[in-house]
Parts: sequence; structure tokens; C-alpha cells
Amino acid sequence: MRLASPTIVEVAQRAGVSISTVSRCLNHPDKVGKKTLQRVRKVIDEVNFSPNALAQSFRRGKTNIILVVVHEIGSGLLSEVVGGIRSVLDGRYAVILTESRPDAAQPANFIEMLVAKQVEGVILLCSVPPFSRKIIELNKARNLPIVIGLEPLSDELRKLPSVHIDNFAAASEATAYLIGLGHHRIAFVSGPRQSYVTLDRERGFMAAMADAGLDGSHVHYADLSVNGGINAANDILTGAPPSAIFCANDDMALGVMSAAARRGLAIPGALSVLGFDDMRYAAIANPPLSTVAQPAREIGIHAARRLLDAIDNPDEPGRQTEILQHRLVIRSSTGRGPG
Amino acid sequence: MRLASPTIVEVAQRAGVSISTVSRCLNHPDKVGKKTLQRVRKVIDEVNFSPNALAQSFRRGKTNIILVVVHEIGSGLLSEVVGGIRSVLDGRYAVILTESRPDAAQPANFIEMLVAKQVEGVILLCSVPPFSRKIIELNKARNLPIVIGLEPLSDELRKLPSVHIDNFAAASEATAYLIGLGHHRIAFVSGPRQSYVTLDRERGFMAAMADAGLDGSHVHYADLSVNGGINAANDILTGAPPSAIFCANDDMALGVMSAAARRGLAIPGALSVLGFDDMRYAAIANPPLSTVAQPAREIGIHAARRLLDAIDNPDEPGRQTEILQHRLVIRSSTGRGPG
DNA sequence: CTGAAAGCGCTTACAG
DNA sequence: CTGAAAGCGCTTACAG
Repeated sequence: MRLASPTIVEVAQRAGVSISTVSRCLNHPDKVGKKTLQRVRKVIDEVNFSPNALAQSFRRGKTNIILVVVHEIGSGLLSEVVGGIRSVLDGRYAVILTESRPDAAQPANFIEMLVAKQVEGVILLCSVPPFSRKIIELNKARNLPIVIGLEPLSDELRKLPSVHIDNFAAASEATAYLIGLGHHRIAFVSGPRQSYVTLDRERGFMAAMADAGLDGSHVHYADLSVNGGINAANDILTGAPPSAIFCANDDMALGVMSAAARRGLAIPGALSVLGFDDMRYAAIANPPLSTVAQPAREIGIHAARRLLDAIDNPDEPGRQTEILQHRLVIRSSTGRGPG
Repeated sequence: MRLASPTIVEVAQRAGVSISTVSRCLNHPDKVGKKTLQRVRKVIDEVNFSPNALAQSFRRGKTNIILVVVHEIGSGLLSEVVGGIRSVLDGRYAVILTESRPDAAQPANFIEMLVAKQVEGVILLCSVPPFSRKIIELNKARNLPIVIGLEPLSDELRKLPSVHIDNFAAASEATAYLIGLGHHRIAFVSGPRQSYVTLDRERGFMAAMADAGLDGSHVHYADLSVNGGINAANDILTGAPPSAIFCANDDMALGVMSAAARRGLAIPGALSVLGFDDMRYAAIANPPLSTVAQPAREIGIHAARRLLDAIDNPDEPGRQTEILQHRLVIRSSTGRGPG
């Protein structure tokens, strides 16, 4: 049987004061007489009272909770972004996370409903539908502060403040680097077509290829996972293989390296592989993976600050997107091409 | 300016009914007249009403939220465990996550306070203090249902139901496998001394070494990270190196492989490396990492079921621990030893 | 410095 | 099938 938690009423009775005073001891101890405060605190300890947070939040109309939405938690990149977020929010807000990847019947809608009033702000680290759609409505209807981080905007999210790198420019620079190395036949492994991040990277790749007068049509679509990379590599490396493969993220690049190794292809001797993200394991891959680094922690920090802004100034529009610097990290998986 | 959300009162007025009826339309539509229901629903749409979840939860005394506590989100293993949890909880509960790694001043206590009444159950995927301590108090004082998963119990958590593998047995089997391969000098890279998981694994290693009449004292302590593994390897590989290194998790094993490669040591020719967890990147490491697999998704599924049990039967003790099967996964990072 | 009272938005017996 | 009323546990002006 669930023990009934003591309430403010019980504390008040035992201490011989009114509930107002107990409440004051909790929230404005300076406005309470010293002896009264002592007595009340003693009772609070005795009965092991802690205020019903649900009642408090309801009464106050706020929860001090910030929700961070990620597609799936198992990513080192996200972990850093979240670290950045918490470094600015911890203490002032409790940061909770929820996954948007579907796992059962109707998860997303369900969470969104709960989110409605139980959260003071949202940082979306995944702009993929369908999770985002309802959240936008909340933003409009209730003025729920929302900031997008890491992933650029989908159309429906375009009106919200956001923090990310210039994925188009980054991918096109990285492609130019590969071309400069002498690679003329380069394949690009992109992500799902509805993903705006990888779409930007894909376009950056194609633009750089076009600029160099090369054929930028060798684009393959995979699911951003290691296995996706393996499958893509098996497709690409059959027939007349390119001399370099540029992947829209590191997981796929690691998959490509693994598939290439299995086929006895030397990296970078026979095949150069370039990733994107500079996630945790890129540097210790064998060979170490060249990639494009995102300032993950910074993204988290800036996103959190934007959210704080949005919360403190609900009237301001503040919808500009903030672009942080990427960085090409050249390690050992890329080398000179045949050209 | 924050728009005032419409409440049940406004809907009632516009629809010309009482608030009881509006509430009924929301919660027991079958008990409402057909025409009334239509009218109310129309108004709800018009004013874009959605019930204040905070008020509902407060009133009902429950939130339908389950909290999963992880040390840090960036782990593929945890991702699978969470996938398992959600596969049983989604639909019935909203699953939210929070990190226990400290990032700012006083994060843990803060969250715990919020957690107090805003969550219906907790799955702890990290038994490390200090987060867990206060949660235990909640469990005792308020009968908050808690289940431990993945990591074995610390002393303070020993009374709670838990789901994990037999880390001692798994590590000792794995060590025996290494010994059977002809390795006599084996180093073990353990985790922080306060971690019960790695302590069990460490003891398993030592027991197996002792059983074989070998010296099991080559134990190094690192922080379970890739860098920790690199540093440990640099220590271990100086002087008279062992022929095999067994690491308490895959991250450190990957670090060891990377450090060994940098030193020009062939794996497994000159050094065998064995990991633990079979996380996402173990299979595609170069060479693919031998390791001990944990049934991560199963652990999540079972933990969630135990939690459901605990919620549905608050009176039952249900404190047994549930042991799931581990599996030795032999890939290419381990080979014959000199013996 | 302290207490009585109102009220946050909802749900749920209780009458009708 | 519907409404009036009580109440969930707290906070906060308002008096005193």
C-alpha cells in the first residue's frame, strides 16, 4: 500500500502554525520568524515532508523543466551537445531528454501531450517529423519556447531560432579537399531523403563537384548507420569503384571502411574515405578517419542560451539562425587520388 | 506576451455546458450525449483547447511518466537498453531520460526533487552515487517504484529489483578463454573503483587467473573511456608487456587497440585484446573486437516489465535480482598466446 | 511576522 | 445524460 505522503497541512498542524507559514518556510524563509522557522523545519524533518512538486508546478504555472528531444540517445555527438546544454541550464532548470525514434504504437503524440504544459522550453536536436510537427503547434498556440540545434531547419521549423553549422559549405569544402587530392570519381553516401542535414551536405557535395567540372551524380542513400554504410559500400565497390567515398556521417564512413577492409581494399591506398561529424570513434578508427568536425558542445551551449533568451523575452521574435564554425579534420583515411 | 491558454471553463461557456461535461467529453466520451459531445468537440477544435497536463496530473495524482536515469547518453549499449524499455512502456507511459553525470553545480538533488512527485517509476541504468542515494529515499518514503538495470547493485541499492548479467561469471569465462589460447601474462583494465559492474568483472578476471595458477595482479584502473584505454595501454605496453589485455568495456578496448596500432604492435599477432559489452562499433573495429555481449535490449525489456510489476503490485516485495545470459563473442582481436 | 481566504484547472462522486 | 459542488496541495496577495 502506497504510503500517503505528508502534506503541508500535516506539517502545519504538528508545528502549530498555518499552512501559509509552512509554505513561507519553504519559499521565503527570510520572511519567517526565526523560532517559527526552526520549529517548522524540525517538523518537516520529522515527518520527512517534501512538497508535492506536481502541486507546486501546477500552482506556479511553471515546472523548471527543459526538454531535449533527440532521435536516439546512443550518439557521442549528441552526448556532447547535451553536455553543452546542461552546462548552461543545470541549476536553473532540470534537463530531461526524450527520444523521437518510434518504438511502439503512438509514442510521439503521447509525449507531446504531456509536454504541453509540463515543460518550460524545448530544444529539438532532431528536426525529423513527425515529432516536430505537434511541437510547432504548441509553440504557436501556447508560445512554448523552442530552439533547434545541430540539424538545420525543415520547412515547418524554419521560423524557429536555430544553431548549427553550414552543412552545405562544410560538405563542399570537404569535397574540394578530396578533388584537390586528385580524386575525380567520388561517391557520396547520403542519409534519408527527408533529412535536411544530409540534404544540405549532399547539395554541398554536388555543388563542389560541379564547380570542378566533375560528375556529382554518384549519390547513394543509406540510413546513417554503420550497416547502412556497409551496404552502400558493397553497392559502390562493385563494378567500377570510385577512388573516394564521402559519407554524410561518421557511422556510415566507419561502415564503409569496414566493408572495404573486408574486401581487402587498402585505405587510403586504394580508397579514400571521408566522414562527417568527428564523433568519438573517428580518431581511433584504423586508419584514423578524416572527417568534418562539428563544434558539438558549442552548439549545445548556444542553443541553451537562445532558449534562455526565448524564455526571458517571450515577446521578441529572435528567429535568426546562428551558424557555428565547422572544421575539416584530416587524418589518415584520405590520401592522394589517381588524378 | 504569453497567450493565455483556453481552459475547460472557456470551452464550457462557449459550448453552453458545465465544466463537468467538458471533462467527461475528454475522459469518458461514452457517458456523454451524442449531440453534446459533438458540440463540445467542435468548440475544443475552435479554441484549440488541450487540457493542462499539469492540472490533470496533479488532480489525478499520477503523471504517466517513467524516468530512466543514465550516466551519459552517448552510448550505443544504453540506446539498446532504452529501446527495450520503450518497447514495453510506450503507449502506456511516456519515457523520459535524465543524465546523472554532473555537469554543473548541484544538478542531481535538483532533479530528484522534481522527480519526487512527477514521475511514476524510475529505471536506474547507473548505480553510481550520488544520484542514486536520494532516489532510494524516495523509494522508501513514498514507495516510488524503482528497478535497476544493466549495472549490478551497489550496497545502497541492494534491496531493489534488478536485471543484469552475471558479470563475475562472464569475466571469468572470458579470462579462461584467453588462458586456453595460451596467454599467461594477461593484464586487466578495470573501471573506477567505486563502480560495481567493473568490480565484478575484475574479480571474475582474478578468480579465473587464480584458478589457472596464474598471476592475476596486473590490474589497471581507468575511466571506462577510449582515452582511458589509450593511457592504460601506454602504461601496460611499456617494459615487459603482457600477451593479452582484457578490458572491462569495449571503449577502453578500442583505445587499447588504437594505442597498440600506434606502437606498431600487430593485433592479435603480438597482442590479443578482449573487450566487454559488444557495443555498436566492436564488430567493425579493425580488427573486429572479441568481446562479451550483454543482451542489452532484453535487459531493457525485463527491467521495464519488472517496473510494471512494481507499479501494479506496490505491496509485493519483488526484490529478487534477475540474471540474463551473457555471450562470449570471438572475433579477430584475440589469437593464440605464447604459452 | 502570521493567518484566513481565494484560487490555479481539473476530476469525480453525488444528485437530479 | 447533465450540473453543482467539493477538493487535489500548494502559493500568494491581503489584512492584521
